[in-house]
Amino acid sequence: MTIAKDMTGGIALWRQIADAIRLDIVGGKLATGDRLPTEAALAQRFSANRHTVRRALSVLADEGVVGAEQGRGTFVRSARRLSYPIGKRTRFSEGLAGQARTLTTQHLGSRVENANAAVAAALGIKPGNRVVRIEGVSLADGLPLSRTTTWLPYRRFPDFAGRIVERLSFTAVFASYGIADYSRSSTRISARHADVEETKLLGLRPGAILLVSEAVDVDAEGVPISYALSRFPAERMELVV
Amino acid sequence: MTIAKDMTGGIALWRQIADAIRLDIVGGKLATGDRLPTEAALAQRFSANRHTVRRALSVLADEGVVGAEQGRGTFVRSARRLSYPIGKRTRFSEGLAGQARTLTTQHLGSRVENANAAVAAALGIKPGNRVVRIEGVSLADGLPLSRTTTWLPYRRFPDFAGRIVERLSFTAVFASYGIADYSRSSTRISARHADVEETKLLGLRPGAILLVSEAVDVDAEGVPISYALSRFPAERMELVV
DNA sequence: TCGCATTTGTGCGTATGTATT
DNA sequence: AAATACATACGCACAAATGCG
Repeated sequence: MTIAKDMTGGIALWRQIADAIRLDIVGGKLATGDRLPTEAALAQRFSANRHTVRRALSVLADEGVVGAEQGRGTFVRSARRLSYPIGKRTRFSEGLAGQARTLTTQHLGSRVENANAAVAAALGIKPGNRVVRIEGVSLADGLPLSRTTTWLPYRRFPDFAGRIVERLSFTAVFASYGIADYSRSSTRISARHADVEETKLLGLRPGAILLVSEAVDVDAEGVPISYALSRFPAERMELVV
Repeated sequence: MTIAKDMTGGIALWRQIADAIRLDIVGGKLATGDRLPTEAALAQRFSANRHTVRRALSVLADEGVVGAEQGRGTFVRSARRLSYPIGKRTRFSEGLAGQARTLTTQHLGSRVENANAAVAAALGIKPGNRVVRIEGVSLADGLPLSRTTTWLPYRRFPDFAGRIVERLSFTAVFASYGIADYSRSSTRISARHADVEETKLLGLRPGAILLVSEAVDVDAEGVPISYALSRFPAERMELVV
C-alpha cells in the first residue's frame, strides 16, 4: 500500500496510515497477537515522521485494534472481520451464526411515510403510496455490525412495526403474515463514507468507509415484500456472494 | 447526509461535501442537466463556508460531474454510474455491454511469481507454488472502470501471459487451453481507500473509495483456474448480485 | 437600454490543523 | 518541546456575468 504524502488530497496522512495498518490486520497479513513493526520501521515504510505514525497507532489503539506496550512493542489485539453471505436465501442471523458468540438486533423505531421514487421502484408500487419504515442496528459480541433501514408496503403489512418489536426477526414477522418463504431478488452494492449519524450509531470514527447494500426480497410469487438499505463498516465486514 | 464539521476525523470538509454531492448525483437525486442549489444554499446545508463548498464543487468540476456557469448556476454534467453484475456466470465484457459505447481492456504486464498464502488458498495450491500474475485496467468510453490483478496456476497455464496479449479476453485464452466453460465459485466484496498507484491508474483523486472484489473462477470440474482481485471506483460503479 | 436581484468568481485577513525538522 | 511551512476553514467584501421586468 502506497500513500499520498502531502495533504492535498483532503485526507490526513495519519488517517491514511491508520487505514493501511488496519487493512493489513483485517486483511490477514497480521494475526491476533502479532507484533507490529517498530514505529521507526513504519515511519520508513510510509515515508512519514514517527510522530505521524504514533498518531495513527493511537487511533488504532482507541479502536481496540492494537495495543502499545512500553519497551516491548505494539501488538494486534483483535484481527477478525466477519463475512456476510449474500445469496438467493439470505437470512441475516443465519449467515453470521458461528462467526460471533452473541448476535443481537436493536429496533430503533419505525414510522409510516410516503414512498419516494427509489423505494417505490424497488417495491413495485406508486411513488407516494404508504410504506412502513423500520430502523435498526445489529451487533455481534456487542460491536455494531450493520445499520439497516427497511421499507415495506403498508397495504400488505399495516402492523409490521408492532410485530417486529415483539418477534425481532423479519422471517418470523413475515411468517405471521402467512409468508412461509421468501427470497432475495436483487442486491446492489456500493461504498461511501459514513455520515455523522452512522458514525455515532455504528461506533466508528468520522470518515470511516461503509459498504452499502440495497436488497429487495420477494415472496414465493415474486412480489416484492421489502426493500432494505444496509450499511456495514468496511473495516469490520466483508460481503460474500 | 450529515457531515462532521471539524477536521478531527482526518478527512477534509471539502472532500466530505464533494462526496455527498456526488452521491446525490450518482444516486439519482439530481439528474443530468439539473441545476444544483446555489453555493450559499449548499454552504448552509453543510454548515460550511462558501469557499469550502466552492472547493468541493471545483473538484467535482475537474471530475466532469458538474460545471459552473457564472451568473447562472452550477449544473449536473453527467449522472450515470455503471452496474457490474455478479453471478455464477460472470463475464466482464458481457456484463457491461449496453451500458457504455466502447469497452476496452489494457494489459499492463505480467510475471511469474511464487504464490503467497492468500493466492494459494484461493487457487487450492501450496504456498510458494509458481503462479502467473496478470495486471490490467479496463475502460468504458475512455474512463477507467477497474484495475484487476489476476493469478493463475503456472503449472496449468504456463503461457497464459503470452496468449492474453494477443487475445485480450480471459474467456478466449481459457478456451485455447481447452476450457470451454467456467463459472464463478465465490466473490468476496470489501471497500477501502485507493492508494496512490490505483489513484493514478484509475484517474481518481487521492482518497477515493474503491469497491474491492476477490473472485475465484473454477472449471467445469470445480477446479480453481483463476483468482482475480478487482478494484472499482465506488463513485463510478456499483456491483449487482 | 436601464436598473436590479441573483449567482458565480476573486481577493485578503485570520485562526486552526497537519507534518516535518 | 519548539519552530517552521503548508493546508484547511471561516468571514467579509467586491467584481463579473446572467436574467428579468
